[in-house]
Amino acid sequence: MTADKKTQCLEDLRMRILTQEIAPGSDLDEATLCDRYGMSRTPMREILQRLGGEGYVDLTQNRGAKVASMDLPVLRTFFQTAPMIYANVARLAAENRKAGEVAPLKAIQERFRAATQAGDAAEAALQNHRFHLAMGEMAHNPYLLPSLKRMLIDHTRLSQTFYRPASEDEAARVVTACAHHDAMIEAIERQEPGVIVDLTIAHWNLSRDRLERFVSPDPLPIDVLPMKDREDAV
Amino acid sequence: MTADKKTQCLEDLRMRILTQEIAPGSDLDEATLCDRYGMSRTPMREILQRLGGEGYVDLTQNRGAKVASMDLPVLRTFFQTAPMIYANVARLAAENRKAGEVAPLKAIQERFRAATQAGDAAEAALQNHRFHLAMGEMAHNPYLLPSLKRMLIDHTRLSQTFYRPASEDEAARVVTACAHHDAMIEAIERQEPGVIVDLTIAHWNLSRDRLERFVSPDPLPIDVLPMKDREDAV
DNA sequence: GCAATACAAAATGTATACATTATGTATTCA
DNA sequence: TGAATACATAATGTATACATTTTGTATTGC
Repeated sequence: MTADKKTQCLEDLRMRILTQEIAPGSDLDEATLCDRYGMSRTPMREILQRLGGEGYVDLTQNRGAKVASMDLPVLRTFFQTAPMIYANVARLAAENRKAGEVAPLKAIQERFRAATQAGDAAEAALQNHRFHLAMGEMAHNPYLLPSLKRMLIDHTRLSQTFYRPASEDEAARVVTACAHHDAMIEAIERQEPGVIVDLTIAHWNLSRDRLERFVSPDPLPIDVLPMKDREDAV
Repeated sequence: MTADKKTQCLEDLRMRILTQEIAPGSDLDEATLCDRYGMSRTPMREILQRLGGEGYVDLTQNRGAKVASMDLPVLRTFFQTAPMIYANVARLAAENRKAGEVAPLKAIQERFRAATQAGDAAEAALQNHRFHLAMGEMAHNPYLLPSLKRMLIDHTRLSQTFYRPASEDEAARVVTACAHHDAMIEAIERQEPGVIVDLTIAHWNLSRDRLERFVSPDPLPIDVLPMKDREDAV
């Protein structure tokens, strides 16, 4: 069916961008894509428009679509912002999750585990993406979700390197990350916001160094957003 | 020119939704809009698609566009999330603002002040929207901006009531809000993140009660997201 | 030989005709 | 009379032709 074909195309393009099969900064030619996915320009343009809104691609007037780039100044703010968004989304997921939402999360986690064990970095990164996106949806907060989705795009693109461990220590980190996911599921199931916030911070710290090193060989001193402890405010 | 007409139409629709000239939940008929704005369906559909991505309208397969509704369960998360997003965006704006960005902010603030003094609630809400959006752009953080924009949609729609004061006390609050903006500009200009965070919290608290009362006559006990004071993490 | 301009080719943007899906109404059958 | 189905109508989705804008190339003038 036509609507399904469009959804599939959209999902496929997202996936190819997330795995860097289509590199950051690449030009996306309408005609080529139409040919590849067997549809006319009108629905394809809608898809590109939508990918633009989600932050997967950059659109410029009369100059087509480019896959969103990952330049250093922007990525610096990524490391600044990620823990705040992730921690708060996780907390809300534990608080607001519905009963039927835990099983699908477990299913994703199984696929994630399988991919890490098979050493399939792209698939692991994708399933990790789906895992955190599912958690984001369990938070039931439409205001935070857009930022989470935006972060996960770059996080997933960066994390390819994390799932391609180059040493014993790095391999162990992947195993720990997988265990974190299991513990997160349990914390969500039991609705323990405090637990999942701690887990999320640990999860973030586990991969942060590796990701940063990928961004710049000389690690920058990143001062992450400190949020003052205000009773009246946040 | 054609591109400009599209931009104007997009901006006009945003405005009409923000001022509730088009009510939450309203159906948007393509043909009617095409007629009104003098363009064909193709660019109009792109506009609706874009408004959908931004959270102004909800799109459903084969069933057109509806202006995003403002239901109570969702608005509860609005009050939960707003201070966190606002405070962090403000902090980043003070830290990352560029020199040339302060003047435009001042210009918006003048229009805001004029609208409040003229008692034009819709215009005041719109200029307040533009003010906080401009601050958001000064934060130079593409990850937080989507959530800020999403919040500002509902905030602006709710805030109409705030700028239509029904008592001396409420009128005084509007004056205070205006003074807050002035102080924020100064804090941004001087790059004082601590100051602007305090101001932002005060600014939020000033309008919160009034907005909440508009949402539900019986004010709910809102427990705002507390962010633990972690050295290692956030 | 270099720069600037004019032209051609390719790509993006728009309008419209056609296809498909949803919806409301009327008719038929129990 | 009520429910269900078939049909008509309206609205959304897609394909394509046409318009506009950009960009690369070649030619001309200095």
